[in-house]
Amino acid sequence: MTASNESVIAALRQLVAYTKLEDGQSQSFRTRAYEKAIDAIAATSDPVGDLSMAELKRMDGIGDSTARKIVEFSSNGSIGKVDRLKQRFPPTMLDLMRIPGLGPKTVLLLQEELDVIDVEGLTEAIEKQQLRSLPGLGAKSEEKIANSISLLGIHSDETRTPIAEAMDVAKRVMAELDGVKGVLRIEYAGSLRRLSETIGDIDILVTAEAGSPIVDAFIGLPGVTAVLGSGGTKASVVMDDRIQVDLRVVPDAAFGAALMYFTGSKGHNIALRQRALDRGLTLNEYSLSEIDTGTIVASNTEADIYHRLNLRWITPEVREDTGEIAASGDGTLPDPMHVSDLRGDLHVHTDWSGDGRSTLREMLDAAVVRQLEYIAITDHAEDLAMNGLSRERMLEQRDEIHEIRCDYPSLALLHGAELNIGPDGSIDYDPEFLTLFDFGVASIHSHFGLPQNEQTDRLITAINNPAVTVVGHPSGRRIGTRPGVDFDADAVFGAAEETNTALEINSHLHRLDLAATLLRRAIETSGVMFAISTDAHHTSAYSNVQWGVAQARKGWVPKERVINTLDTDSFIEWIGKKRNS
DNA sequence: GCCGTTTTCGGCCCGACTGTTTTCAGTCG
Repeated sequence: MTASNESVIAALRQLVAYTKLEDGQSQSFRTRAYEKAIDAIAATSDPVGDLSMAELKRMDGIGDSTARKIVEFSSNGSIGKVDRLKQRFPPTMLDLMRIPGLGPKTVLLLQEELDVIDVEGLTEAIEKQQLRSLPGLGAKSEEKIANSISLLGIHSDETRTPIAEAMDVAKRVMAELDGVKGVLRIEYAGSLRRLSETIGDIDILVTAEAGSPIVDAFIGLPGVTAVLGSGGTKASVVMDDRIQVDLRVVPDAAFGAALMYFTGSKGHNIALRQRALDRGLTLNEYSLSEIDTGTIVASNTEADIYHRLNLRWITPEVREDTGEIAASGDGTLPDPMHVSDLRGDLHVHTDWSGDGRSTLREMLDAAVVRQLEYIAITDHAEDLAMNGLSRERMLEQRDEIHEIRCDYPSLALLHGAELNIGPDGSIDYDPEFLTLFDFGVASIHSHFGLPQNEQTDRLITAINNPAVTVVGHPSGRRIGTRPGVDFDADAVFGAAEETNTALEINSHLHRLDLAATLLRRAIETSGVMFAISTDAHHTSAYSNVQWGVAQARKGWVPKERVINTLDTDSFIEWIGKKRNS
């Protein structure tokens, strides 16, 4: 049993926390090196627990020492250095470090001076007013730390918020700030703008002539349950007792620089700032400027700043410091896809499905508004309990689609189905009935817990079925609530490529399936094609396509690898390659 | 601890806010 990437990352996070205590500082070069290694592992789909020392060291940011620790963890289930540090620093001291405002220096001070090593001890010490006797701390610190203890739950690693929920909060905050006098521009930034799957804090950027009025309005917004800090240009609050929202206000002329700074990632920013220094420039959240003279050379737009650093604008989704800067510099970063590149939608439900909410005509009318050239209606097939369509109902729907077709001359209308992949890879209906469909998307809706070899066989069996043109939301994950099925990605990519079967990039923020790491792996190691689909159950869900396209960008997917960027004739030809083979 | 068109040592991004300081240390992003 080898260690999963998640468990390796968790172990390295522990290593970081203990090393901060050992070093007595929050940002030693060692801890930064470990954190860089964590980022590298998070960005790869390689199972690092299976890699050799040499293979690990080939990864950017992993050197001899960290590679050895990963191998050690993979074989022993623990890292010796962590075990040793645990003797010196009880694990409860890590809980103290999670309290907002408490860093390694203060936590060490608490241990040395007051023998405080856990949250209970700290609470007692505060009640006895012992903290104010320590150097650098006073009555106000005591009060602040007491308040912070109540926020502990919001800052633990387990409470990252799924992107769909965080996006809702961000949109709400932005809508409310939009009405505040003096606000010029508002944008969300941070990991939300990078389309991370889960979000720690929501970052909101506002431009305005004066910061204070905006900050005041922000900390008074409905739903704000705690104010963590506020100054003239920035503030942090907790919304709905649940998620931290950070606001930053800058002058409008600094919008581009601020958006870059606030979008991150940290690693991307550090790399860019280094690149600036190499060119005699310095980059901060206000501008890119000359070191010698202070003259501003770019600040207004992100593109201006990238250009002055001899880079093409880099789409936010790929700013993870995983090679995007070098790729932008040498022109190998794919051109970012746009919603307008898509000509068709290949996964659309209607109210014929039990869970569909809009009628066929409503979905088609809205598709025309989207200026789509082709669409596949793919209601649930019969094996899906409650929501699936029987053969009789499918034939009725086929008739309706046939009748309605002439009302939509601009739209090539395909009658498809969302087929269910059974535990053995079989799908609904029978081969003869399946030939009645113009199109088939097959998805996993059950049996999520099978072992990897069975999931892999199951997917490949479905991929080999001539009725299956696209595999829908291939992993079946629901971000934050259900992990995807465990499958051998390379084997599935290979089978799909060989049979001209596309893999879906599902646009729902709850799904974003396939994951970006797998997309990037697929692009680099196979020729498999993708379909960006909305899986819309209502006309309003068509707008989710923006997230599917953003997910493709995050996975470095060029539009040449997406079948629904093809024009209608080329698309029909492409799907015919499998159906007619 | 990592890394290398100033390579095997000597560097390593930048600024806001807070509380405790009379000029700065700690924390955070």
